[in-house]
Amino acid sequence: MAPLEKYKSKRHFDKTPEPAGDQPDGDERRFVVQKHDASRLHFDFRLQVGDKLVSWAVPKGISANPAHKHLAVKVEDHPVDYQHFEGIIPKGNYGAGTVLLWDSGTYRPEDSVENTVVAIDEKIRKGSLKFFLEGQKLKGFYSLYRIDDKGDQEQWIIAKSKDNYANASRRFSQRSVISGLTLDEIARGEKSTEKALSVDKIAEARPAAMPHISPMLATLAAAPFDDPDWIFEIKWDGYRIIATRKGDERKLLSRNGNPYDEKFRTIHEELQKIGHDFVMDGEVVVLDQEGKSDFQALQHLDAQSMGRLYYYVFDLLWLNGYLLQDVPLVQRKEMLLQILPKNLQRIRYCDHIPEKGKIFFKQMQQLQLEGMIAKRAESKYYPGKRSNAWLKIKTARPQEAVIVGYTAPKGSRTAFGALLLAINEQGNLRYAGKVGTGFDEATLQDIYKKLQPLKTKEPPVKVPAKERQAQWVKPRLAAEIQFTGWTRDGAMRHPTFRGLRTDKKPDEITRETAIPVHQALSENTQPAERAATKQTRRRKATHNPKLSNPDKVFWPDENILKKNVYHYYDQMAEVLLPYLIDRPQSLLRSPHGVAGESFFQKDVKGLVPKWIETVTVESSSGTTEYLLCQDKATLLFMANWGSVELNPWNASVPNLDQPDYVVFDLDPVEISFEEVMRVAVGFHQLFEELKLPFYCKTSGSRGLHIYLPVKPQYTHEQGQQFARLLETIIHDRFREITSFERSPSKRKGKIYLDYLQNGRGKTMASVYSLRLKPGATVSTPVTADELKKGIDPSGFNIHSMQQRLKEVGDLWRDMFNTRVDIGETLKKL
DNA sequence: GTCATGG
DNA sequence: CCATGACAACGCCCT
DNA sequence: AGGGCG
Repeated sequence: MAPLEKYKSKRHFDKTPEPAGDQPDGDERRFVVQKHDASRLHFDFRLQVGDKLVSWAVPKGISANPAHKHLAVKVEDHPVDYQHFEGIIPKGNYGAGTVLLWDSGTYRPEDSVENTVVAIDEKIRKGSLKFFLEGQKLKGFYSLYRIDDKGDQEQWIIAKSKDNYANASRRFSQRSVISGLTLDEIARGEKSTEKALSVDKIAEARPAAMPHISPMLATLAAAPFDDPDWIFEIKWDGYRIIATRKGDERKLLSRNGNPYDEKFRTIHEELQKIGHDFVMDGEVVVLDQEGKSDFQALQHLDAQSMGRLYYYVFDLLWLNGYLLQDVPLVQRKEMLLQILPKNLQRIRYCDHIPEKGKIFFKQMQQLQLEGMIAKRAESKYYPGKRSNAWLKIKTARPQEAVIVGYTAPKGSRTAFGALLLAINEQGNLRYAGKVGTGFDEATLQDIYKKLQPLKTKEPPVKVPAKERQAQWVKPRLAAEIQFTGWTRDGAMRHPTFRGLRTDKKPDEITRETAIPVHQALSENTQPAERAATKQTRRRKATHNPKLSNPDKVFWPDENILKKNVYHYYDQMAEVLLPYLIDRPQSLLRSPHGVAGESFFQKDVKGLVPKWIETVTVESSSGTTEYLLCQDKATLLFMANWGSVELNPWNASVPNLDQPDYVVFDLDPVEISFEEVMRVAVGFHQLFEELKLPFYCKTSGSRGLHIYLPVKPQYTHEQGQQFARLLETIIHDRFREITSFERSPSKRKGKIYLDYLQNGRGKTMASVYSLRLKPGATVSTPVTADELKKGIDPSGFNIHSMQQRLKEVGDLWRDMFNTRVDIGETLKKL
């Protein structure tokens, strides 16, 4: 078949705007992804091989996540000039629908030796190739391999390879890379304009006047780390600048809100090229020949250094009337990248790499850059706050210090010998040593001049005796000092002067101490929230377990869905958690609801996210890692796992060998619930005699459970014997309707008193647990009075529990305040 | 329900 | 991509 | 040892 014959045969070029493919496009290795809203929405992935675009239809599109293996159906080759096509294929034509140019760029095969048309064709014929994409969205190695060449349609898989560009959480913009439009906008016939970015479609964006924003700050962290939830940027050493534009008005503001429009006029001018209203955040730097930021040159800007002045922007906080503070960071950066025109000279996008902080940090060290900034990929922007969502990790450790004096110069040195330094500690200035190196002549003079008006007689800080001769100055000027560590008396070791910090107030100069990285990684409260919850030491659960298959039917007869279970536990968490916390959970999972099969799962080793607490327990068959349900998020995680019924141990950590309640399980077989209540009232009577508290709940079915909270001082064996003893008394009083017979067939018409439910690792359905029974019943606390009056246990269910709680509250709330001493009770018998 | 695997 | 299958407890009593 | 039971 002649080249492109199949392509041409399917099309009428007088009726479709698609190119006819008569103009070969040179020898480049281009690739393109077109999003095509045809009869089925899909993506077309095309690689240029010679004078054709070898093409695959990829229903799910192309991911940055190596775990995603997406089907790619090989389709006919397209002409090279098709790579520029974006528009509408009219109805009635082949592939009718809207085409959006989703990504484009160049690629190179894995091994450059094989980088010939013939070699690539050969690999495609053989059904396997790997290549590196350099697109506007897609980056890194991808592999494409055939899995099935039977039938007329070849089935291939396209998958991201594991490399530094792999990213499980990366979400790509769905806008065109040439027009900035969405599929809908193209379909409506909109033309590419600068207004194309429809910020109003983003859920977290909200309309707002242009805000005044002070920069969000980063916390110093001790060491680099790898984490898929984080991204990493170069830490630039310059001035933190907020840039704004509204109509014709453009501003550059320092962190203290001072204007820098004049000083950085080249940048200020260039803001005009960005055709939007915006507030963006970034760092102004002067780059030296090696591309490193040169702080001193930034301070003494001259014509020469002006040419090396750049503004690295890394955040977008407001755009065209919408506040973006709450939009996830990576999305803000994506938008930032979109609004920056390609022809900027002075303003540059500060790119990041995902996940691989350690490698990135090594590169920072090799390049002798100051360090890196780690940011939580999904974090919000907190203006003016120092947050653990942003961390700075430094290769060396610069420290700012306040100048409090200087010593006289010696020999040929002019101006001064050394600067005396101080740092704020707990609100007071404290002497921090002196620095005598790192100045060039101009800086020496400049600082000297600036210090003259600040001269004072009294030293602003207490200093060692040997520095008494120094000239003191008022603590107004801040300097950046590089040093290697702290001496025992709080001075900097091997200090070098790196520049004045006119952008910082002396009050802000404090000793920076790195927080341990694990603290930041486990930190899940935001600054604002943290202030509110400072008192309560219990960890706040901000993890939000996803609910998968929300509409799966769990109770077909009642049409109760999985999401109803999830919602029930969401609502019940507060009252339920005290009965679950610290207790190993035997998970009874029922992913297919009441009709499907359930299975127990105790060991969750490696199966649950790391924020879920577990406890490792020795058992006969080795060691088992039990889940602990310590917070609402874990409860919801369990719900999503199909743990409809909750089965906590009768003991809690750390006393897993000592039960903290004894259970009396009244399990009826073919006997009326009235009789069960009668026996339970019998227990109530007995407990009154023994001065024991009475906590009873429905089982969720036809049984009742009586719990006796005990001091965790006795073994499971002793707990079980104790239960048996009391049940024997009941058995004597209700001989004709109770039984110790284990086999159900032999206890028909009786209530089984199951003391064996007391034991190590034994569980019962928790109070307030849903049960997989008709009507989605709930194991519900009841009072002795209710038992005497008579109740219908089926009335306690997923629908009625909120109302029940409103009416009677949590009847068991005092349970753990009334722990009984088994030994003392035995003496009464 | 999740994970791994194969077509 | 989709389909399919594997996998997911344990202690104790009784015979 | 294996099945039943919760």
